[in-house]
Amino acid sequence: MKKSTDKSASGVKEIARLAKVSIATVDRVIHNREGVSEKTKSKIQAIIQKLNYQPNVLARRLALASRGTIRLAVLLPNISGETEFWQAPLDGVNQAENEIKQYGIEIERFFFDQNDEASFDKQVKKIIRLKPDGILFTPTFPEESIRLTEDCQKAGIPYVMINSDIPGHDSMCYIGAEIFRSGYLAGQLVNYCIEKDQQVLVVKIAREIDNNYAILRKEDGFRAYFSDNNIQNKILTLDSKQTDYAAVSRKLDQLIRKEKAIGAVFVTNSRVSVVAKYLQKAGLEDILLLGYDFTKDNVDYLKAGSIDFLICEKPQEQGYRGVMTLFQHLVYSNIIEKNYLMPIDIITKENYQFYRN
Amino acid sequence: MKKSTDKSASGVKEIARLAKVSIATVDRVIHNREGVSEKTKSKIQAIIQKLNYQPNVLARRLALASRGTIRLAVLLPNISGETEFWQAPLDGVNQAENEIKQYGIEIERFFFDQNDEASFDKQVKKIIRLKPDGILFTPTFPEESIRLTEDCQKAGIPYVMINSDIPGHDSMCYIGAEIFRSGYLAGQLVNYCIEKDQQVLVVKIAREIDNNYAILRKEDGFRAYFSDNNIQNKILTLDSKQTDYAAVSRKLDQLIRKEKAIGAVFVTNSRVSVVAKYLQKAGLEDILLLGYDFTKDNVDYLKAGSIDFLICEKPQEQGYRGVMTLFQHLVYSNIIEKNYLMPIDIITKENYQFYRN
DNA sequence: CTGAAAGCGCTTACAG
DNA sequence: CTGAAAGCGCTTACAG
Repeated sequence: MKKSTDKSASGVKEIARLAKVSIATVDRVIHNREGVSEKTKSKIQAIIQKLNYQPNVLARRLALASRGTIRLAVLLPNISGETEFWQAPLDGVNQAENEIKQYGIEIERFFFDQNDEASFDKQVKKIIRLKPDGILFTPTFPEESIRLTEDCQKAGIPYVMINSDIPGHDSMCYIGAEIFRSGYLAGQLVNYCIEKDQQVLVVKIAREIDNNYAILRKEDGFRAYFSDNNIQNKILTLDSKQTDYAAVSRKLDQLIRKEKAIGAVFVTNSRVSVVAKYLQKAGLEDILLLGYDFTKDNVDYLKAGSIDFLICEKPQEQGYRGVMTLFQHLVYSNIIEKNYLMPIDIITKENYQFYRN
Repeated sequence: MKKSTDKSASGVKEIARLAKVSIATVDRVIHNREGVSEKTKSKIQAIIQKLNYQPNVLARRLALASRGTIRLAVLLPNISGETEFWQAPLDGVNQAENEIKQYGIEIERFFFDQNDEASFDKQVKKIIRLKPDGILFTPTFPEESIRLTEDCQKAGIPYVMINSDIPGHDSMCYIGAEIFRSGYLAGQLVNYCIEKDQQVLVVKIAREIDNNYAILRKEDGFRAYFSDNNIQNKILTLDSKQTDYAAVSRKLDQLIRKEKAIGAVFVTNSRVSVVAKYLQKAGLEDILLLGYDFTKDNVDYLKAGSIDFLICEKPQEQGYRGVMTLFQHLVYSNIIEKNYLMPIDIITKENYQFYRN
């Protein structure tokens, strides 16, 4: 390794030397702090310009690291069998924490029950009381979520939402996919794979379908693809507020006996494995099946061939990126991008092995 | 922000205090350096264990930063109209450089002509003479590449290969896709979209087809999908060593007049836009067309609907990750993973807007 | 075999 | 409005 030669040619020290001031004054100018005469200020600024000075991030962090701790709050659904999906964003949060905990960041995690609005509310209250320096959450319940964002605004606490945003609400930052478009993409895939005379079935499985914005938007997108492109296949719907296999399979069985020529089934969330199980048992694996998320169950059925396509929006990266966004905003005053739209990935039996969530 | 309370509870200073030695001695033990008595050594090690000491990466880098410069060499094809693809890995290299140049990393770039083995050789010689601390390259010409890796091995210079690896050669590190599998995936997509009685056409466009391992492997993978799954569609081949539109379109026109019922065309590299142009002009857009890489031309035809699927392996990330791998190895002695297999992404008209290379 | 000291580039509390 | 000094946690050249 060659020795570097231009040691003196940069840094606050050099700027101070050239401006004939102390480094403290240079620091004041760099950070736009009060109490520097216009004259010295502009002299220093000129030198900074000329040297194209870039602060050494390392040194800055090191100097700040031990001053105080930045505390972030993370609010996500708890992870049970049915909501294994949420493990991925949490993994992303953990990964980010590992990378930045050296810099004095502490993350406190809060969990709520997706089927229980009150539990969300309760956790929100806890977080407000904690007064964290930043908040990462997913707005499963819009009303409470809006209230939370308003509280944040008032208290000047930055927040980031992941996985879905709040419809019609102007939020500070959303990291996730454009869910309407992901439904639209599903429409395209189905259209590639079915015959003109076949029917298409949209299945929605969730305790609270009507309040679940994401599920509804995906169906909208899906249907929009068909109408925008003048595709004539008939689209049927099946809703199930019971999410267990017994209930879902009963309903599916009824419908499929009645309707002939169903060419494709689109499940609007990660419950697609339940439908896969049914189709497999019923020997209906010719039917094209697609749905959401890279969960273990889903991938198993993908491997087995019952699921054809999984649409996936990098949930782990969402969690990771959400924490990092807050971190960089709080530590380096980086501006928070309003929307960071994740790619909408298509996973099949032949590329799942290489997928990174 | 709350003040951290356990300032003294970690760090070399604390270890030194507990062991009743100086921090220099602690440092010696941490880095396994000579010249510490067994007794002090084990005492210090015990304390490190007990405290679960993790060195502060920031401070370490800062202390080392200005000592010396690490020089990396990057060898990639030059970027012309036909090889616009290579802009992406280069962008990744630039991005990485921006992130780490603060830490005293210098990157020197070398370019060769993909159609000229001698130019590759010449640049390799230049690099060897330079004696860099690490090398990133793509092994377009296997023989010269093997020689390069052997030179590196002898000189103890770590290297990383991106985009494709050297067939049958045990290399230090490959960052890229498993190209056989990407051809296999193309086979799956085609099979979803064509009818039983249609034919499939594989098009290979490159100056040096027979020496181009990647192109051949993709076709192998594609054909393997059909034979593994007992799919009977006939597969035709069209090779063109002339890569310009006039030549390719002439050949395509001849073949397509002769053969009926071609349902899909698979182009084994980024030249798919040339085929798209022909199909568009000939009014043959019903034919399913798929190929490789997220280049401007390709995306334009994807938007227009002439290309149906693009397979893409994050070339920018390959360049980025390649540099970062060398950096982390050289600075933190991180072990280099032998293979980092990139995801194989499927891009369509409906998700390209969100894709990140 | 061991330690005291200077330095990496920045930030901040304090003094004036 | 400005500066001298101490400190972040680590590394290294030097002295003993």
